[in-house]
Amino acid sequence: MEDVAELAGVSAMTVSRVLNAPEKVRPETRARVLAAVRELDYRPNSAARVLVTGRSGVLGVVCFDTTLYGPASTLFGIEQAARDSDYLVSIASLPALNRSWITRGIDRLRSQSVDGVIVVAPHESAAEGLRNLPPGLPVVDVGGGTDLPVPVAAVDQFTGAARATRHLLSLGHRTVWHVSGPPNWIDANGRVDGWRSVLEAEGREVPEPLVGDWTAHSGYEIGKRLAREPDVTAIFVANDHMAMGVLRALRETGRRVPEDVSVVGFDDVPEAAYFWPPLTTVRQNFGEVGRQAFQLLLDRIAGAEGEARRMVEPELVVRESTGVSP
Amino acid sequence: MEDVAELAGVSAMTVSRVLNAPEKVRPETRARVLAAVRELDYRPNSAARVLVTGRSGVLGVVCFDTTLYGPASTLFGIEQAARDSDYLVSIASLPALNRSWITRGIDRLRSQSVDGVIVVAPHESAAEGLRNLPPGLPVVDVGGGTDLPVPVAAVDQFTGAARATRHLLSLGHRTVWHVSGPPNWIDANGRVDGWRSVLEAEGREVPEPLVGDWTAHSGYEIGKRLAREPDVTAIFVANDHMAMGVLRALRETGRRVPEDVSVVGFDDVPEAAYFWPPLTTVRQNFGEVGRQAFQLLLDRIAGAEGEARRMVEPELVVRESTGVSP
DNA sequence: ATGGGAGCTGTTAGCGATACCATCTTCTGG
DNA sequence: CCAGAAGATGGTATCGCTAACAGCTCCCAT
Repeated sequence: MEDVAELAGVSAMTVSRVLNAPEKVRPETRARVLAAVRELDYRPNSAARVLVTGRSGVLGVVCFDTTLYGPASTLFGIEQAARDSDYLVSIASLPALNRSWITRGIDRLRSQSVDGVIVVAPHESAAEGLRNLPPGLPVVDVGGGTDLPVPVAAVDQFTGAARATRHLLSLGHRTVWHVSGPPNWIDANGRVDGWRSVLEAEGREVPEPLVGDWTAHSGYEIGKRLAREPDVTAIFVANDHMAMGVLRALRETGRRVPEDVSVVGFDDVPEAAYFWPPLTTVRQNFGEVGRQAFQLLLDRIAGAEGEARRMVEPELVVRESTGVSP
Repeated sequence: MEDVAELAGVSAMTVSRVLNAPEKVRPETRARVLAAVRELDYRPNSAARVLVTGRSGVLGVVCFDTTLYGPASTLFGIEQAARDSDYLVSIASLPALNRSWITRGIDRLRSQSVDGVIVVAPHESAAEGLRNLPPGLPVVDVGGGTDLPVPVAAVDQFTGAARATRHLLSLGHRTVWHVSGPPNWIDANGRVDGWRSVLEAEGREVPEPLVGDWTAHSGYEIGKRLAREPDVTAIFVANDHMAMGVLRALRETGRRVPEDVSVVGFDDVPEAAYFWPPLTTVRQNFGEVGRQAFQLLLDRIAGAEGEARRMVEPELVVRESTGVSP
């Protein structure tokens, strides 16, 4: 920086100003400095800047399994929003979803002086990890959970599940079975609640949900059990991959979809339209969730206080697994 | 840090040593210092440390679309390896895959003083972006490309494609059609080469590859065309999602898999075993690639020089799409 | 003319850590 | 018992940058 200053015939301070508050420098001086910057290919040292300003331009993301479609898409949305605002994203992935690892993940990021942290860990245990946060560190949660002491951005799982369930009932089914996600996952719980609430409101029987683990494999195993029950005619599955397993189990057992059984999934993964049959599902706009979370974090970094909840509306996408072929 | 030193009755220098070279401090002094550290919940300021040491404990990953299964899995592998070695990962995702954006991504990371960069951009244009690297910045590439001036970790696409093709020929097919990935993607090219080389070695006709874009949609469109050709009896598809589209197109056209047509995919996404029929495919160990890439980068950071190439062997997983049902 | 404000640039003092060298103990062996 | 090495600790300078204030120039209103 000293060299740049010398080459431009100004002081280091002026160089600093050109880079941080260009309007405070006379245009011709600014031009000289910028020329020198280019000439010497000078790049400011962010460590030094962080040291003195306390702000790093880096935000941290704590997440669990970034190979799952949902978290990966959310992360991607966050990253894009961050890029547009000249933020960089550091990620801390967790070997397991529980309070202690989440706390450690946040600590790891904090030790790198991130300006804020977004937690993408849609599990009840995440809530625990968000109770005793280091003061002064802005944190935003993605996915929800009740009574979190931090702002939240999430897809409205309850509404999505309710829409899926109502859609199935509207087709004339007596009731709707549910293949749920693993216990204590926020999303899984929300979908169970939305499904149950519609059935109860309509005075329908509420079958016991069958618990899967998000994988196609678990969907297949559960599907085989459901396929044996002749009165199962409508199934709401908590994600598309499990729905894929369910579809295959039904087919193997000779139950036709949608003629004998209607199936709805959740997520709308890009392949859902090419399942056999194409899957009716609930689309989640993960990119939007990521963007909202980033915006909430920016607000927090800027000093905003208080509760904040950004709910993104999911959308029912009707395909052949709940209707007749076109 | 001053406070910790005072509380422990030592100098700041000793506190620093306790944290960085504990063996150089007498055990009792060390214990006093550590007690003080805990008492005050002291955390070293990484910015200050970076400023003086020049090393940050952060590595950068430049990547394109982290919602694709391959890149997401690789990123995950890198992150896990990094966590085990107390590195943090910063990501710079690119809005488009070309030379200029890759250069910009690397710059963005470099300005944050990362210790090294892993580029996950399996596209020919990535090679361009790796030609004129800033000197002194360790860079490792994932996915390959020819004659890169940096170390590379990758799955051996050629071998994987060759195995898939040989498997299909071994079933008695006259030749094998290929649905490829988009032009200029390294992986896509490698698979085309492996496929073509086996056909040529065996003296078989080499049909023109049909070019897709990795999506199930493109697989479906191409599959419809292939399904109309009666002499198409074996198809090697460059990834599982496109294979899913192909399967559906074949079924819609009344061609049975595997009785009329055999299909092999590539990737072994977790759902592949639940396609209809279950998909024979080539499994890539993305986690291992991530780990190898990280190791290469560590070596480079430690000063290792010269060429380095770590090829990970893919594995053919035979399922019903190329065999009779069990 | 001239006081004073606006606008631009420079000077100085850290930010929080470690490198390097100096100093002070504590051993070890003859 | 002492020289000298080895081990433990401290003092000081410095990494590259910006906050805060000081100083200078120029112009305008009185």
